[in-house]
Formats: sequence, structure tokens, C-alpha cells
Amino acid sequence: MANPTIYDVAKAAGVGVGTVSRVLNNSTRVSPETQEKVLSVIQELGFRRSKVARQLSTGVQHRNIGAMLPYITPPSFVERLRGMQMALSHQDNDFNLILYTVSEPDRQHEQLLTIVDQSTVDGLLITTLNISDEERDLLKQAGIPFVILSDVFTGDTNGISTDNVHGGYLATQHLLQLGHRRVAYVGDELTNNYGIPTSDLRYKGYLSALAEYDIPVNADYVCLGMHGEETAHRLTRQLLTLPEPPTAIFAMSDIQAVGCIQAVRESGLRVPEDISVIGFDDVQLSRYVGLTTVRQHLEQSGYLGMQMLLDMLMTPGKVTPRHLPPLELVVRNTTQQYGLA
Amino acid sequence: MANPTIYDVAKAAGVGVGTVSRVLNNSTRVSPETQEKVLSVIQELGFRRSKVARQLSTGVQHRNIGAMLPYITPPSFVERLRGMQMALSHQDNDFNLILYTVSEPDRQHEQLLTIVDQSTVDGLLITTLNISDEERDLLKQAGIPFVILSDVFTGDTNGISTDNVHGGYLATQHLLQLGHRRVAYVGDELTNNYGIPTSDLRYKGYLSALAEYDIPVNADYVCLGMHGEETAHRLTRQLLTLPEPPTAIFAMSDIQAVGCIQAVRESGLRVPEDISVIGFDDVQLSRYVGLTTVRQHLEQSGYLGMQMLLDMLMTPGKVTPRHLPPLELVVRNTTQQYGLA
DNA sequence: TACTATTATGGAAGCGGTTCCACAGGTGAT
DNA sequence: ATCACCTGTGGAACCGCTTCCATAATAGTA
Repeated sequence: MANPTIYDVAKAAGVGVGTVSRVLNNSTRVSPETQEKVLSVIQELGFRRSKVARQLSTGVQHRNIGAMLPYITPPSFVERLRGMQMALSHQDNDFNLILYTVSEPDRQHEQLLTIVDQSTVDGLLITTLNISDEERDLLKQAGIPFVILSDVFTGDTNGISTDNVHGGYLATQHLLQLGHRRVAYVGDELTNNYGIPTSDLRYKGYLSALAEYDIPVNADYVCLGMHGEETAHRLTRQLLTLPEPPTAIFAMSDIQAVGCIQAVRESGLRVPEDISVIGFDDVQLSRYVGLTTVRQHLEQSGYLGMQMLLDMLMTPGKVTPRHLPPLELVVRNTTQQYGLA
Repeated sequence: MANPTIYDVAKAAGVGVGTVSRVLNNSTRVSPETQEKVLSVIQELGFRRSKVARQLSTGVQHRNIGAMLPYITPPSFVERLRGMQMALSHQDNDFNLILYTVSEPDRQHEQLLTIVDQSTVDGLLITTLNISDEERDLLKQAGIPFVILSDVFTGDTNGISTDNVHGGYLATQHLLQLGHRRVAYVGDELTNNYGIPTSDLRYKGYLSALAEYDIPVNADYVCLGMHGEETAHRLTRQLLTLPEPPTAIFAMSDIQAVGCIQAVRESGLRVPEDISVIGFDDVQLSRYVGLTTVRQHLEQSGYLGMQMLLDMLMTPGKVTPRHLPPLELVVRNTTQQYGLA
């Protein structure tokens, strides 16, 4: 039998459905023999009670919040996730947090459709993913409130965004203020697979800082590749072989910055004495390694996003907008005045 | 009205439930006027259709897997989580992954009860939490298969465990082999709040290695405190003020090892020239900072655990046991021969 | 012995949707 | 005028469980 129900069990055991249900909830007064028999039939038929039917009939309220992220590899997503989790546990209404990792950009739409179709979640938190107008409408239609944690300022009232251009500017300006003039940019392809323009935005900030200091852009100093430490490592090695290598590097993420630092050290140079390196994000790791970086309050963005979503779920229509603290330069030990060494 | 149903909507709109349902599924042939009216009533009543009722009647299979973890702060949990996620996405049956963070040890039992009561999940992955026999029975009774990723070898067939004693031995032995004789242990309280004896076990390994080399245990060299980088930092400072400070430190986790290294460097000493430091776990961070450590294949343990659970869910009764590769010493740049500097 | 509690059990009703079937009313072809 | 065929709609049946009520059988009490 495909999926036996309690009726099947009841029939096979020669008892009524009520009795089977009582056995299942190992509740009041069922005679030992009956219980025995029912249990054995359950075993035999491989019966498993339906979660939904049970929930419907008991009337449990059982709300799910979905968190969609591109992938959980980079620490920045983990930090946001942690923030979400915290916000959730601070209000102790029991929402479940369901994790959706969009492993491939192409599947994003499909995943979203499934979520809506099967009405899996009551609310959705979308992190750093491009979401089309069509998809927005889909969610609205289905009555699923959502909050977007974005890398671009979207003007959405239901969103929290980071000003990446400004962040890129801050990082670069810091290096320029220290007297560096040969400043490289190491980042992702300007628009990656997911259509997330984070690198592009931070790069724009880099450009505007250079412009402010009247420094022409040197194409050799702009190194793009896949996200990750290894790529950054490789790109940095290339930078160092230039006839006139940079004296400072702005890496668009802390992870990449770490890759840069390793490459610099491996080639016998010192950080920050010979080359300054600044990252972006301020993930946990950065504190550990003493990396100078731009803090974007990742954990807090997850926290606030979740709070907004909870608002929307608890009292539909009313959302208190939340704001992230401004980006912040965090100076540690990987940048230093030019020419000091 | 507390929770309006489609019947309420139907009555208020003066139509039949079928029509309301059709509107909700914006489906075939409903006259524009009717649709309009129904939608406005829905709006007015604040109607939201029940997820469960819908699922029951459409018969969607909608399976959830829960992952219970102590907290998501330490990277080691994140790595396991990533492994789980990967295993899940490799088989594309659509299971949802629900995250349960046990924020306080006391609440663990309560959370487990809720999960069982509300039959939220179809399977459970329990990471590094002590689970009582009573709780095991509870899950068995409820027919919820579970897999335990444990720090202790439990003999469970449905578990994956790490041999922490051996790991502690490996780490310490490595330092001893390098000629160190004054070797400190920096770790958590031997049994922490959650009743997880990880520190205790690794400490036992430490002891057995010392015994093998006939080195008496120096109580001053055993420093315990709360998990985390800061505590390790503080403990290490204390170690360095000893009349005869250690020449090598075994920190029970990579995070703590990083704290140790910072403290050493801040006090003007070098790692590994003056003091060797070895960690435990081999989280991502460790590769970045070049930490010598004991690799315990965290990501893979999450991966294998999830595979086992999926086995149990797909074909009840049949579980292919999975085994973790043995613990592995990973030598990087934070340990060195004693006296070489 | 007659009457009341108590215990074990069967089964109908209900949870809130979806879907199928029946049917009314209108259209167009014969 | 008759018939076949759409279109829009109402409502019963159903999804698989829990729970309450009714009832039979047994035990306890005066």
C-alpha cells in the first residue's frame, strides 16, 4: 500500500480509528492487548501519520520563515544568518527558520515558485539576491510578506540596504589619506552569476575616491575574478610582478583581503610595512587576523531584517522601518602610512 | 473575526466556497465582477488561507528536516551546517532544512518536545548536544528518525562521532615530538553548560600524550574558561607571566588558538619561533591564518550525517553506515622545533 | 440483586482548504 | 423551435488526522 492511513491501520487491526489515534498519542486507556496489536500493524504496514492532517485537526499554528541566500560559504552570509536567528529567538513566538540556499542562480526562480506553490513559508527574507518585479508580484499575490537585504539601494520600504559605493569610497580614501598613490582593486567580476553588482558598486566607490585625489585609473591595478581567497591570492601575485606594483590593495571582501595578504607575505614582502591591504565587511575572521576593513554590520542587518519581517507578520500593514548604522572604517594592523617602512 | 476561513469569505461575498477557492488560485473562469468582489472581501476580512489545510487537500508532500545545534556562533557549527546543506542539495528531493538553535541548555528539552508535539519535522539531525535516553525514546516513539553528530563515541548506529581523545593526543604528541616539554592546555571548562564534554576528552588525550613521554602534569599549564577567543587571550596572558612559561600551547579549538597567538604576539614574543601553538578543528579560518591544527572534517561530518538521515527517511530501516576519515594532523606555520629560534 | 461508576472502544464531526460534478442561463447552429 | 455546447457558479465530498460523544462491558457499591 502506498501510503497507509489510520483507516487502513484500523481496518487491519480490527479496531476503530479512534483507537488507533489513541495509540499513536500514547494516551489514555487503551488495553495493553489492543495497543500491542495496533502497534504491530503499524509496524507491518509501515504506517507514518501525516504531519499536515495532524496539524490541521489539532489546529496548531506553525509558522515558517524562509531565509533565501545565495550560498552559505562566505562568512558574510553566516553573520547575517546569525543575526536573523538572534532576532527570532529574542521574540519567543515559535517561528521556524527554513534555510534556502540558492545553489545555482538559474534555479532561484524555480525555488521561489515552489515555495509559493506549496505555501511553505509565511514570510521570506531574501538576502543579496536579485529579485525581479515579476517575482515580487508573485509574492505579493500569494500574500507572503518579504524583506530584502540588498546590496543596492532599492527604495523598497521593506528592505535594508548597504551603501556599497560609499563603502568602496571609504576604503579607498583611507589608503589615499595614508599617502598611497598606487592603489589596486581586487574584486569579483563586476556582475557575478547571481546578477549581484556588489563588486561593481564598491568599484565605483574606488573610482570616485581616486577621482577626488586626481589619480588616473591604472587598468593593471584592477583585478577581477571569482569570489574567494584563492583567486585573490592569484591576482595579487600577478599584481606583484608588475614593473610598478601597487603599494596598497583594496580587496572587496575580507576573505579576498586575506588571500591578498598571504600572497604578499609569500613573495617576501610585509603587510603593512611594504604593502597595505584593506578589506570590506568586517566579518569575525577580520578581528582575529587584525585586518583593516570597512564594517557593514552584517549581523545587525540580519537582525533588523528579521525584526521587520516579524512586524509584518504580527501586525500586517504596519512596519516600523529600521536603519542600519552607517558604514564604518575599522583600522587595524594591515594598513599604514606610505613610505614609513 | 479571529481567523476567517473561505466559508466566511464566501458568505460575506455572497458566493460559494468553490468560487472563492478559484479566485485564490487565480484560475479558470471567474467573472471579473465576482473576482473583484471576492478580492475586496478577502482584503476587508484580512483573510489568509491556511497553509496546512491547503497542503492536506492538495496532498503535497512537504518534508522537513531539522538541524539542532547549540548555537551558530562558533565556525565549527557553521561548517557542519554547510555540509548538511550540501548533502541536501545533492539529492534533489525537496526537503526543507529547519534550523533550531538551542540558545539555552535548559530549553533544549522543551524545544524537543515542541518539535515532537507539533510534528514539525520528519527527521532530525542533532549536533553536539547531549540527548538523554528519555529524549531518544521520545523521538523513537514519535517515529522521527534522527542522527547524532557527537563528540563522544556513543555506539549508536545512527550517529557519527569524532574521537576527541585521540585528537587531543595527536595535537599534544606533535608538540612533544618537536621537543617541547612545557606544553600548556587551553580549553573550555571540562564540561560546559550543555553538558558537552569535548574539552574533557581532548584534555584526556593531552594527558595520555604527556604520560607517554613521562612528563608530569603541571597544573599551572592547564587553563580553562569559557569558549571563545577573548578568554583564550586572557588565559594565555596569564600563562606568559608564569616564572617558567610554556614553550607550546595546545588550544582545544582553532578559535581559541587564534586568541592565544594574539596574546603571545602582543607580549612581544613570536609564533612559532618563541612559542608554538596548535589548535583543533581545522575550520576555514585556520587555513587563512596558517594555523597548525587537527583536522576533524567538520563539513564532511554534516554531509555524512545528512546522508544517513536521508537514507532513513527514504528507505526506513535501511541505513548505510558512513564513516568519517580519521583525524589528521595539519601542520602549518604556528608550530616549530623547540629551541630552533 | 439492582443500580451506578468506570473503562475500553467505535465512529461521526470537524479542521480549512481543493476539486469535481451538477446545473442554470446564455449562444449559436440546424 | 430544438438541441448541443459553453461559461460561471454552488456545494458536496474528500484529504488524514483528532476528539468528543455514545455505547457496551465490566467492576464496584448498597
